[in-house]
Amino acid sequence: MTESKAAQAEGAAKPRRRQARGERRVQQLLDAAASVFCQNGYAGASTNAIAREAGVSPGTLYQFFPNKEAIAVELGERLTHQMRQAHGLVFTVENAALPLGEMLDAVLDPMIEFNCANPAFLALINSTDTPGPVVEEHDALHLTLQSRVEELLGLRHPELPADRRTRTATMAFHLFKAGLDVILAHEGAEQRAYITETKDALYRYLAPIIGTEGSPVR
Amino acid sequence: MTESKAAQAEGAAKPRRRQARGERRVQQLLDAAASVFCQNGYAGASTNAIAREAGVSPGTLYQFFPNKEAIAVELGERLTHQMRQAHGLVFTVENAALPLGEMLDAVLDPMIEFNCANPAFLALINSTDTPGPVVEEHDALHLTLQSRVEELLGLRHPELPADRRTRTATMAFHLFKAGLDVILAHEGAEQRAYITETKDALYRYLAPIIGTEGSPVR
DNA sequence: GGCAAACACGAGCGATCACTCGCGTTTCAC
DNA sequence: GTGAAACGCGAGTGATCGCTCGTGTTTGCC
Repeated sequence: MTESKAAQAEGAAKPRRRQARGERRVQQLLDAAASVFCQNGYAGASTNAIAREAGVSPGTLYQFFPNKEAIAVELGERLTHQMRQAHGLVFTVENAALPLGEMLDAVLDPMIEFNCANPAFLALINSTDTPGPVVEEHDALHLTLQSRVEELLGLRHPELPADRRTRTATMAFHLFKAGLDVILAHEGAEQRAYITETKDALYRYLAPIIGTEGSPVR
Repeated sequence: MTESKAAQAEGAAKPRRRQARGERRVQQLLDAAASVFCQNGYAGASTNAIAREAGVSPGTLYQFFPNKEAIAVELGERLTHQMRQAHGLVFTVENAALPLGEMLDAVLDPMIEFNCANPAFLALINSTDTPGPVVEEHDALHLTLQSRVEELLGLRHPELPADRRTRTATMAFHLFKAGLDVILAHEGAEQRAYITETKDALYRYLAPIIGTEGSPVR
């Protein structure tokens, strides 16, 4: 779905026609990889284990991926792509105008939901041995997210010096990631409690800097 | 220094007499291991690379450690031991009675300093492939630290329900760890700025819960 | 000085793992 | 229907890595 056109755009390098069965296999393999990466990290995940988890032979796996790294890269790309779509819907001018508490709900809830549904995302980027390209892919996402947060801070508090704004955004981002880790480590009622706890922490961190009121302008 | 007595206490299992040269080698090897673990994580660190970094042959390494895991375990033990000593000096009744801002300085500064001086500590426990015993060792430290924080919360706000207290301590702990990661990722003036930023975040998170005033009692 | 034990070396062994290759099966365009 | 290409298999290959072993050197004790 993502690269049926993209592959043809790259053109010459990929003279590979893929059948519906193949697309299904790729998805199976990526799902299996996500599961194994979650359990053992990137280095700890053997390609044979991924193939076994997907219910295919090692040879079949290499029918669709040139090497182990490509699996992580493709998985990373799909996850970051989904993440970008999600955050595009979230950093809107309407949300920027909301009161702080509601803004945090509007921005954070989709992020939390995504990471709960795709724990492989955090597992991959928290792992130290993830391949370079995946890290760079995520760094790029991180940068756009951070600049979105900075824009948002700028809208709500234009007088804030640029360096303070960058620091605040960085800090808020990492505070949220810490909250996410705690949230993912719990379930049920506990998990819900830590979700509100995370929002509280961010609210209290941001309130003195950008205020709690939503702006009616724009 | 740590186990010259402890080894004799365990007794029968260790009929090994160590010379001064040997102790020096062990320290060299642990330093080298810390450095390599920082760069590549546990799984990515080959024993040959550790030996090379220490300037000795692979065989020499195995003169002092039965296997790769033992290196990480010994390193982890030494680091957690130092950490325990540091935090014993930090969670005192006097500090508990301080105003919130000063209390955070008193408790956090030594922790930050330790982790800046020993980045291998965070690297090891953030790595997904760290051996079980090291993780358990750290979990134990984590638990005692967390209960110290809970005691401290209890002293300052006795009416706080137990589950709220646990959640607050957990959250504060992870917020601090997030701050630590950001702090370690910077240096110089930037690093100092993120130190105060981390303290601010914790101050604002804790102030509504336990108040900002120090208690004159006790 | 002499001897036993600790220290040091580095080539190499066995296991693991990413990846291949030859061959058989399914799918699809014509 | 038929041929070409995609799909599928799993034993095997080469490289890496944890670890050993035979041998030689240094240290400390009598």
